[in-house]
Amino acid sequence: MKKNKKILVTAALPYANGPIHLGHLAGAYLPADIYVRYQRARNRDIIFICGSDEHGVPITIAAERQNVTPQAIVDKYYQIHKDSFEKFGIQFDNYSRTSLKIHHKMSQDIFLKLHGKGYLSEKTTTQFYCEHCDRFLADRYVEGICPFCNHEGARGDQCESCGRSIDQIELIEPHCVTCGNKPVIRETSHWFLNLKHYQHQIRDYLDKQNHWKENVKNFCYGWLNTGLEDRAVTRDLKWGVPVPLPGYEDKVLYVWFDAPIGYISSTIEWSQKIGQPEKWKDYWLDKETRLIHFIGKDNIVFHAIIWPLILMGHGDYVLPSDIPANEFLNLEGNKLSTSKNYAVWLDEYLAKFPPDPLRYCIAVNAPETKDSDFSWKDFQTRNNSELADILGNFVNRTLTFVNKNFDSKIPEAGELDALDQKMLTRIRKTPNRVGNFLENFEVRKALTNLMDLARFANKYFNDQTPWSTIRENPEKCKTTLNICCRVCKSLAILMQPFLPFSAEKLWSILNQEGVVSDCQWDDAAEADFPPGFTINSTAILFEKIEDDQIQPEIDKLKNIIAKRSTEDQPEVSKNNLISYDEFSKVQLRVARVLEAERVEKADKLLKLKIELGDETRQIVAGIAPYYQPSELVGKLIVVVANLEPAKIRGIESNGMLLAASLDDRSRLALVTVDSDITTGAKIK
RNA sequence: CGCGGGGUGGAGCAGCUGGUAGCUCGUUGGGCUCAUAACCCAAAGGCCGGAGGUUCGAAUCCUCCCCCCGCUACCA
Repeated sequence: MKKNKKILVTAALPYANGPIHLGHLAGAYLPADIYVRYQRARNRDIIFICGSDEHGVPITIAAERQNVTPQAIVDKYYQIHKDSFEKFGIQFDNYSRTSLKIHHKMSQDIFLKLHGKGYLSEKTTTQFYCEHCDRFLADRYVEGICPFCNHEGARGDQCESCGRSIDQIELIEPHCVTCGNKPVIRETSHWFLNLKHYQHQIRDYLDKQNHWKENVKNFCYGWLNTGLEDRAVTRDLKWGVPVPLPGYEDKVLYVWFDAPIGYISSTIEWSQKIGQPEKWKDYWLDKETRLIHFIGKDNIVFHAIIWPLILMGHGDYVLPSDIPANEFLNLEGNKLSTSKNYAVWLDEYLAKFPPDPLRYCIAVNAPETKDSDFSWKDFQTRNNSELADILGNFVNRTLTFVNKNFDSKIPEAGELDALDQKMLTRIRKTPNRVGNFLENFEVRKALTNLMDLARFANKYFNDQTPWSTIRENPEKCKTTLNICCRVCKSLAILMQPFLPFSAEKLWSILNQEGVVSDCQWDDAAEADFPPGFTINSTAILFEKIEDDQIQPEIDKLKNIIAKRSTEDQPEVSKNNLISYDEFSKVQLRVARVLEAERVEKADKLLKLKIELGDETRQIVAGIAPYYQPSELVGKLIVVVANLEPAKIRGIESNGMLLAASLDDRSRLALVTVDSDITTGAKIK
């Protein structure tokens, strides 16, 4: 890349309704921070922009549940996020928020511009409207009886009981979540982004991004190939950026539309803060700027398809030049879940451990090409056997040696032997090697190369046996230690993007002026000291982490998993007794399978035609993973004959077959009868 | 079913523009003693999910299949 280009780095705006967890860090913030710190050390013109995303329905719901204003919710999390990032060493140039005026204005301007240029079109849809609350109900604001499973309290987007997604209009006995009244169906109009019409423009743009990661491009092409649908950019809601059009006073911009605009408004806020209010234009209006969005893979569609189209539609701004989206980080083999509290929260982590071991662990195991896993055991091992034993211990053995044997003065080098030369060459080559990987967003490889320098240095120390040469050949010993000290200084500079806190600590032990983060990357290649330079006394760079420190964390996560699986089956575990009357309501009968076939687009469902006495019925059963359709035909099974009919995937099901299964569903066996009895026979 | 990602020594991964399989951790044996019981050396351990095919030659390219994960979906 051209060295003089301006670089504008953004990290996905975190949603202000919950704390930051490991997945967020691994996906976006940490790789972005490492990249930016590195580029700063290279003296590039770079800014790092972020902020919190503070609009949208989930925030209004959280506010109502807690009986506070949405503003109070976002204020709280804005502060938590900001603090956590700071303590974790994520150095944004600006951390803004989308509830600011400046952002509202910017979003409205862009909306109007797109509106004026024909990128938006108005469409009318039907939605529930609560006359009591005087507002349209977003999907999650309306509850009712699930049309599929009759579960009460299903929400307008999805039924928690059967898991199916619901069109809110389909809910039986719908009621407004806030006031309980029955809503009416009303027409409402919204503006849609004409994605369908402009998809060729997007494809052309994507075709040019040859340097993007393959997973990002593939993902986008997948979307394009199935065809894009227009997306609503406005919503019937009060919390958000008001739609700047007459007749739309009670509507706001859909949160996904205004959120990425936050990158621009945050940059504007930054330039105002530094007293150069026009400075933001140097980045956003210069087509040569490299605009780099660090995001998680869940955000690819917005940043690689929709957002570029918004920018193209507007016309003035630079388009994203890189979107190094990461995959997901799992936790102890399971998916992270904010709603189920299955996560390691950054603020909680920071209350117990220092930032750098986590930065290291996540960076060295970053989900760059595929999902990766974080486990506390691995965290401990990486900290103890890598950070402490290899990096920390090398620094410690070197500096302790100098303190004890050379009165804390770095000795001067004499004649160099082959090994010394080799070590020096290594020092010279490592900065560029590490740097090149970082330029390509390959954080793992970069970090591995840094650690290799420390590994090599340990070998060098061993092979030169300074503890012997101090007596037998003091000159040689001095040379060895001089070079080892240079390794330490070099390490401090190279560590800085990854392990900023430890890097500064080492920097001050080495008695260097200022902070390492002001240091030039290339200085790591020489890293020499003036003659007679004195260092400070040493301190441990990385403390070991003991079993009893991580065990509570492991147990905590295990408990959440255990709890989750018992909660899934509350009725069964209650062990309640029922009366005979209750039992007799259930009509169990013998039936014979006449036909069986798979249900299209459903991996678990089979459609069965069964003979039940005189009648023939159709039922749908979720047993496809366990039985082939062909092996079922002719089998005698037991069905619940008086279960009310249900539509499953649009297919009528009149009854339910019985089957035994293990809790984890690893096995399932049909209930059948012992001898060939007439179908329709009752089971009592 | 559809889309996407993946299956490589005990664990976690690299290699995948083809040419006798590599890294880190762990294990075993040895060395050293300056150092956070750290460091260094050596060894054991993989027929690279399965079956075909292309090729002088494939973990690496093509085809089919199996399995895992995510999205989608899903009444035991």
